[in-house]
Amino acid sequence: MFKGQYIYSVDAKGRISIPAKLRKHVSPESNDTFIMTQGTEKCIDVYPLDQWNVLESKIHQLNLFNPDHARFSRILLQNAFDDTLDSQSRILIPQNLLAYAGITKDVLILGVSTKMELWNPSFYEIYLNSSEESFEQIAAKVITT
Amino acid sequence: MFKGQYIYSVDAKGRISIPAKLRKHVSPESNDTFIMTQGTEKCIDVYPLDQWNVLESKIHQLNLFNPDHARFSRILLQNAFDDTLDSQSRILIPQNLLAYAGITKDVLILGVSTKMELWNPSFYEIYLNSSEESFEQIAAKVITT
DNA sequence: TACTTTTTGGGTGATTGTGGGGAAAAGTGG
DNA sequence: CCACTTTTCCCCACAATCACCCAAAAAGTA
Repeated sequence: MFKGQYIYSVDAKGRISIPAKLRKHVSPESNDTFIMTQGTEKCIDVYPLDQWNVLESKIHQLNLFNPDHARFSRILLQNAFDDTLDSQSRILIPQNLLAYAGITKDVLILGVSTKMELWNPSFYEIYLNSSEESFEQIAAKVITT
Repeated sequence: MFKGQYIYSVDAKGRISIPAKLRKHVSPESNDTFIMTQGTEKCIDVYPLDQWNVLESKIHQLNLFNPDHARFSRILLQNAFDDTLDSQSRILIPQNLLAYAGITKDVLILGVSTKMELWNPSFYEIYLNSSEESFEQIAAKVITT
């Protein structure tokens, strides 16, 4: 389970180091491979390979002659991009994803359960302040047991 | 599983390079052979041989005395065209398919699960904006588990 | 403080995408 | 059947990008 927040930087080539603390939680069968794609918020989602495969097996069963299925597959897959760690434990982020998330130099890396998220730090600040409900109110709704 | 989007160009002879990242996901038994045909949208579908064979076996089971089955088979097959990669990893696209998809110079190559799609970039833009439903709504319908 | 681990920066050779020339093959008309 | 044109295929070459390696700076640890 990924957790924690880390302020890192993107270098001139668009590379980002994966924090050592997060790396420790990646299962070995992922083979240092990560799939990144556009998040539902203005951020980049990064899945280790084993987590991505769960999603991929569902997509594989769809019927691409069904218009809804095809549209879903196109949108989900069009911005998906995979890469493996280099010898310095970095991955390359495509320019279009960096542009989507508004990331230029500084990047906020969040560990969120089964995936990681890459944010422009000031966008995340705005996101945190954007809800009218308090953490307590949301927590009460979400955790019911 | 094919994924990602790539902006490439068609040269004067009607050839298109298959992106290296997509090539990596083509199974060896396809022998560098691809079958392209008219897509259900205004684009060109490109199947590696092994995936085409899956589709072909489905077509084989159709009843050609059923008018719908016959029409589907005719349209899909009349524009089907196969080619193998040349030494520069390119395939030749027939002029009638390029015309159908409105592709002249720039081409958007989409990895969509078991196949690839070739789009006129501006047509794809229109397609994305043509749905009244949001991605979340479609996703909820498609992924039910 | 000395040492290890982690993060960041950059250089270089290999791969990839694009364009085009020329030989072989196929089609066309006499 | 033969010249001629057109198309198809194979090869070479260039430019841009990417993958890989080396190394320094920074941070954490004993």
